[in-house]
Amino acid sequence: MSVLSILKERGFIDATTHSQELEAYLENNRATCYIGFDPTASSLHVGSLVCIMALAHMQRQGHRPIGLVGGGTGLIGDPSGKTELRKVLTQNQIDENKAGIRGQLSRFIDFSEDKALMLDNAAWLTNLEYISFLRDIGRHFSINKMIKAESVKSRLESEDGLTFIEFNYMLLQAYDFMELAKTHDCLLQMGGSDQWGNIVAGIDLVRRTLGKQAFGITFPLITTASGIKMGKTHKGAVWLDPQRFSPYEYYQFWVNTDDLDVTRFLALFTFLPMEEIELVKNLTGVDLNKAKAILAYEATKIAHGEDEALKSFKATASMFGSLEVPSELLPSASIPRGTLSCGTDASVPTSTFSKKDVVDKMFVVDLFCDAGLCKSKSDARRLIKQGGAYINGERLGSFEQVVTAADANDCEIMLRAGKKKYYKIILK
RNA sequence: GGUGGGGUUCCCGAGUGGUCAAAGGGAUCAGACUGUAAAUCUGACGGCUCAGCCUUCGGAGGUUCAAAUCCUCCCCCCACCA
Repeated sequence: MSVLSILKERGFIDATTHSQELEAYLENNRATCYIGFDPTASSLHVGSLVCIMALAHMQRQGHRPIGLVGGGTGLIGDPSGKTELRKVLTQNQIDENKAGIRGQLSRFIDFSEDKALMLDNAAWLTNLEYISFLRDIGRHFSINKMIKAESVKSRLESEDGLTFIEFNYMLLQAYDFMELAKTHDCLLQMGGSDQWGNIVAGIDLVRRTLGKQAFGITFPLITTASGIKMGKTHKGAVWLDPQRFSPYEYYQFWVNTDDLDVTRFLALFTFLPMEEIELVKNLTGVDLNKAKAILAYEATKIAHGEDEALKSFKATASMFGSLEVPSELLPSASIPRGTLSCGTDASVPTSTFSKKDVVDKMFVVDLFCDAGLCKSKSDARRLIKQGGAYINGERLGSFEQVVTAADANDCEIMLRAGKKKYYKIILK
């Protein structure tokens, strides 16, 4: 089965250019393909996961992916879908972010022995000279065409307008593609559907300057069934960096997938075979939760490793009650089956406090704040007043109480805010 | 450069001297219902030593018993014209 069919079948493809030729090209070549990543943060988030998984599929089918970090373009900012000019990053920040991103990508992609590359477009963009750039590259671009690109058009029509620096983004991205085509024989660029205009511009430039046929694939913007862009939680973006977003939280994020998204997400965000995923479509109600557990387990395994996935699975069982995953459901998944002997809550966010500072001294309100479950005392008071605060499973009635010795049984206090947020306090 | 219109609490967006911590919507949070789902309903949604007090309406001053609302200067954005 060709990569293209695999990607198509799993829901990755929004559009491709030259579908016949592309199919043939991927069939007969060890292709090199690239996707650009913004170095605006030191971590990628699930918003980039579709791109990452696509690169991983490419590699699994014997092609060579390039992760291009936009150290150069990051200084400019892509106008697509953005309302604001990107803030300027220093080279230091970019270098740091680049290292972080590379580390994360290597969990999904094997960078050893030329199986994949990690490049930074700063290498060729920052030394460009304006006049020669205009003469050699700018000449190939028609303003008439550019202003018809959706990314530009929407901004021209918007209140905020579009600055010249952003208008140039397309040229730079096209230049990247040309550069990679020249130096790494990379003839396929992929990206989110908002990248269509930029990708097509690159393909044009490659043809005009190198006389080569290049290709493009775009991925759909992944929204949840309720229509929101996927990957937002109460904590903001869902990061792949375990420091910013723990594997347990990551697991929880996936467990909370909307019913209607489960099969789609299994196809996109796990490597489980499609024949097995198809069968999940028949599940409803509680049974579907088991498929969600598998989705969470597999996604966590891919991003953070099997150990973390297992820990999160067990912690979840101890918090929310254990869940028996039948052996015939998605058999390729490595999630534990049958009844689990005992759950441990080892992955629940935890911090340690000094016992003498807490017992008979600290107000419960402060404890909830210090644990990070509430962002201010007012917030904590509100939570308690509304009946959403629990200590060791018991709902708090008043926010004026102090933590007692009885709360601190075994030197552990389990805090809970609302239905899903747990936090463990260990007293020493 | 000229003229006109703007900058309001996370976002959109009302508000033109007191009744404004500021309408409405969205997002978010909690409760009920559930399946750690969705939808729905209810409530909350600046901070604090919380029936009170303090800090917010681009920034700095000023007028007034009283300002998001009036005046002055400054910063930023938009539209049209040049």
